[in-house]
Amino acid sequence: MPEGPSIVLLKEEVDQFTGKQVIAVCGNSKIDQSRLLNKKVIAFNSWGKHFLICFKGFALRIHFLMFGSYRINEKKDSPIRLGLTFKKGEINFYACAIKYLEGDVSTHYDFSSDVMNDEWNPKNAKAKLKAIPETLICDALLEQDIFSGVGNIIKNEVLYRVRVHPESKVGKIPAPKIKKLLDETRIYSFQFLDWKRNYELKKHWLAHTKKTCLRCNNSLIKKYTGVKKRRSFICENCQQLY
DNA sequence: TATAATGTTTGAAC
DNA sequence: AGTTCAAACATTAT
Repeated sequence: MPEGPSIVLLKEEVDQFTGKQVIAVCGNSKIDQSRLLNKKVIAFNSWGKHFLICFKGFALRIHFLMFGSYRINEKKDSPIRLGLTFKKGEINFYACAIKYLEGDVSTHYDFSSDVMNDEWNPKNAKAKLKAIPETLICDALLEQDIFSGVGNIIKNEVLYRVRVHPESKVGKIPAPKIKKLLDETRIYSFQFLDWKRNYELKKHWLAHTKKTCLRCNNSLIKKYTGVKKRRSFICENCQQLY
């Protein structure tokens, strides 16, 4: 479920509840559920993969991790982690991590690192990359403080598109290539959003889960790369190792 | 049916 | 004190 664009879609789906009052709360979440009762949702927000429900003076942070899910105005056949009922409709969350954030969400997040946010600032990301020259780019792209919202799919697709080997050291990648990579991260994330919206995301994968390179027809190598050991799909012919 | 997968936090071990 | 690592959590498609 995760990756930033999916959270943007969730925000769109729950927009119908903006300004509405929570009239019932349920679920197996250990948070203080009574705190939410009769509270009005001020706004839905997000930072990377964090989904934020803002109330007066605090917010609820929901992280879907690997397997989390949700249903709007319906239930699925598994235990509800947290369910919010409104006068007209409901939101149900499953298998996610939930916690309260006190005060305004802006005090908790730097939105300029969120690749889906209007405030996204590639210059900040560039500076953060400069500070970690020894880090492999496959790890750097998954760093949420640098590229909030980027997950393993976006990582693989971006690296394939800009022809950079996942195991390249950040400090060795030429500046123009870094620029391209920053640009493509933003571009692909929004393509991801469009494609996901139309249920055709997988159709557009060029590298992720693929077996052959569509550019040179070589076999793609599947390898668990970097400190994070997430799988990468690599064309050793087309992707430059720096 | 076993396995792997769009992820992160925690706490022990080094 | 830093890092490294396994474990934990949890669901679903292949």
